[in-house]
Formats: sequence, structure tokens, C-alpha cells
Amino acid sequence: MSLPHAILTALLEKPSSGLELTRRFDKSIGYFWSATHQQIYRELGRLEREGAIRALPSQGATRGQKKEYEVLPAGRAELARWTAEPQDPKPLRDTLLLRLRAAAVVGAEGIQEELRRHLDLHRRQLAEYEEIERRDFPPEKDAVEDRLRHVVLRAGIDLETFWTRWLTRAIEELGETAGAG
Amino acid sequence: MSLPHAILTALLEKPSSGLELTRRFDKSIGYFWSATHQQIYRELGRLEREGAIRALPSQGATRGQKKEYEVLPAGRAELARWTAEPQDPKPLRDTLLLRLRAAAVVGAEGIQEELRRHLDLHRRQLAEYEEIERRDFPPEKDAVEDRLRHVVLRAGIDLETFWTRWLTRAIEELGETAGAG
DNA sequence: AAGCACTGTGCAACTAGTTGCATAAAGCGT
DNA sequence: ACGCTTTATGCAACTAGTTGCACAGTGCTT
Repeated sequence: MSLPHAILTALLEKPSSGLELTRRFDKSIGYFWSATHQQIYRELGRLEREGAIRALPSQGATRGQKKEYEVLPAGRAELARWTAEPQDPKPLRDTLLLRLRAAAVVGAEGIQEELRRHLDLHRRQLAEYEEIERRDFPPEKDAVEDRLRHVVLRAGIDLETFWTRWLTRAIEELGETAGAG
Repeated sequence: MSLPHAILTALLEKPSSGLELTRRFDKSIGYFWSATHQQIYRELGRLEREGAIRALPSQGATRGQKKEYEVLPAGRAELARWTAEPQDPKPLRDTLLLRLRAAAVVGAEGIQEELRRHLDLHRRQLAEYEEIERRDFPPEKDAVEDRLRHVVLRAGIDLETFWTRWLTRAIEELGETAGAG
């Protein structure tokens, strides 16, 4: 149950319409909590019904008309409650690892290219994060909110670094016994 | 659609009943693809209907009676196909990161303990993986299947190492500006 | 003013995963 | 023979996320 909270966070950062939120979920918040526009519209409706957010009065209510939302006190309180609540990390679920395990019983044909392809994707993502860090977090920005956001970005960077290293090593090590199965 | 493939892999490693699979999903394969017994039974039924697996003939078909399954050629072929198929890594979805981001707008009360708690959990998991590595992968084991499985375990170890380091650093850095928000 | 592309909102149906509970047989103590 | 615990299988209902598509207004182009 995190999507509503992701939306509340995004709306507190800046009141937005559904489409604007969708675009912001394609970067920034979406880097660690992705969502499609359908999920977002559905959730906006639910949050409005529950009194957590409301449409800014200026906007008309018809289709095809932009509708901006802002967070109400009840929504902010719920977000604060959820943020401080203990939640266990959810267990890892990764198909690439699962496929390597499967390759151990049905043969490793084709896995090598897949590892290389993933390495490339993770390198790109890493470069993107590092670019954002350079742009958004110069050393002089040091308010608490900046620190929190920076630490989150740091997680993204370190995670992609982990993947690139692990993939590099895996490719090397499995390459030594090439077309085996 | 990975659960059926996880089950096929587990069954190829060793024919098992639903409950045995459930136990094995609590460790080993479950470390990177978890599943509850209900998911497993449902999927076993589906795979049997589709002709990917079959119940070993010796077992009766009634409730409360153990029913062991083995993989049929069609199942093995499907697993091999799926293993070699290109699949993009799925985007990260992590509530702790989301909550840190939320803390930047609603205040960081309570987050510090949560970070410490997670650090502890990740340290335990890391220790568990390292124990398995010591036990199951002595240097002389070097067949291809062992290498593949070892590389997968290595991913678990490196991933937990990343989390412990990142959490340690985050706690330090946010601690400097303690009860802020 | 007819056609078209773009912006924006939204429903419906589907797939995957979770939670809670029901049922059946076997083993064991009394 | 009775109830209790353990092993084992399974259904039903729910929650979350995905996919495909429909519909409405705006503004540009010819």
C-alpha cells in the first residue's frame, strides 16, 4: 500500500494534475516507485473520495479538462503516520537471478548475452543518476530535506554500482567455461 | 510470469510435493523468488493441467495424501526457452527509499530507528548468506552448475553488503542533524 | 469547417500475489 | 475409541499492478 503515499509525497512537493504526476513518476519518485497513469488516476479518485486530497476549486470537473490536486491536512497526517511506521524490507524478487539458477539445470545458452545486455542497461542508469547528483546536489546544498533526498539518490547510485560490478564479475567468471550446460 | 519457472527449476533439481517445495522456497530459491504454499499449489495444478509436470504414479490423489511431481519434457523445454529469452530488469520499488523521500516533506521523526532496524536485518541476512557460501561452495567445487549457483549467491551477498554500507552511511549522515523535519 | 494530432482523464478486464480459512489423513497419548 | 497435533492439500476472496482501449477538449492545418 505505497502508491497512495508516493502520490501524497509528490503532491506535497508540488500540487499537480494526473498527467503531470505521471510525467514526474517517469523520473524522480518513479526511480524507486514506478506507476502508470491508470494507476495514478484511479488512486487520485480514491484519495479524493477519502478526503486526503482535493481538486483545486478553479478547475472544471469534465473530461479532457486539467484537474489539479492538493493535499489536505488528513492526507498529510496519514503520510506522516505511514512514514514513521515500521515496515520490513520486502524479499528480493529478481528474474535474472532465477534464470541463472534455471540455467544450472537446463543449460546456459544465451545467458551470456543477457548478462551483457543488463550490464549495459545498468551502466546507463548509473550514468543518469550521477548526472542528477552533479546537477541537483552541489556540496553547498545542505538543508535536511536535501540531505534526505540526496541519501535516497545515493542508494540508487550505489545499487547500480553493485549491479555493474556483479555483472562484470559474473560475465568474466562464466565466460571461462563458455558454451557449457 | 516467473513463479511457474521457479517451480520447474526446483522440481528439476529434485521431484517434490507441494509442501516440500514450500519449505525449499523458504530458503535457497526463495531467497530471490519467494512464494507461499497457496501460490505453489495453485501453480502446480496449472502446470499439471498444461502437461508441463505430472504427479508420480505411486501417489494417491486424495486430500491429505502426499503428491510428488516431476517435470515432463514439455516443462523442461519451456523452462529452457524462458531462461534464454531477453527480459528487462524490472524497475526498483522500495518503500524505505520512498519513506525517506516522504520524510523530506513531512518530517523525519522515527526514521532513524527504522534505518537502524533495517541495518540489523540486512546484517543478519548477510551473515546467513556467508554461512551458506562457506558450507556449499568450497574452492574445489567448480562444475558449471556450481559456478552458476555460486554467482547467484554472490549477488545476494553483494546486495546485502550494499544495503549495510548504505544504511550505515545514511544513519551517520542524518544523525548529524538529529530530530529535524 | 473538416481533419488531425496532442493533451488529458478515465473505465474494464486481466494477471499476479496475499490472506484467511477449510479439509483430510496419520500418528500418538490416554 | 477419543481427542490433539502434525503433515498435507486446497478453495475463495481480496489487493495491487498491468494492458488495452475509449472519450473529451484544444489548437493547428489546410
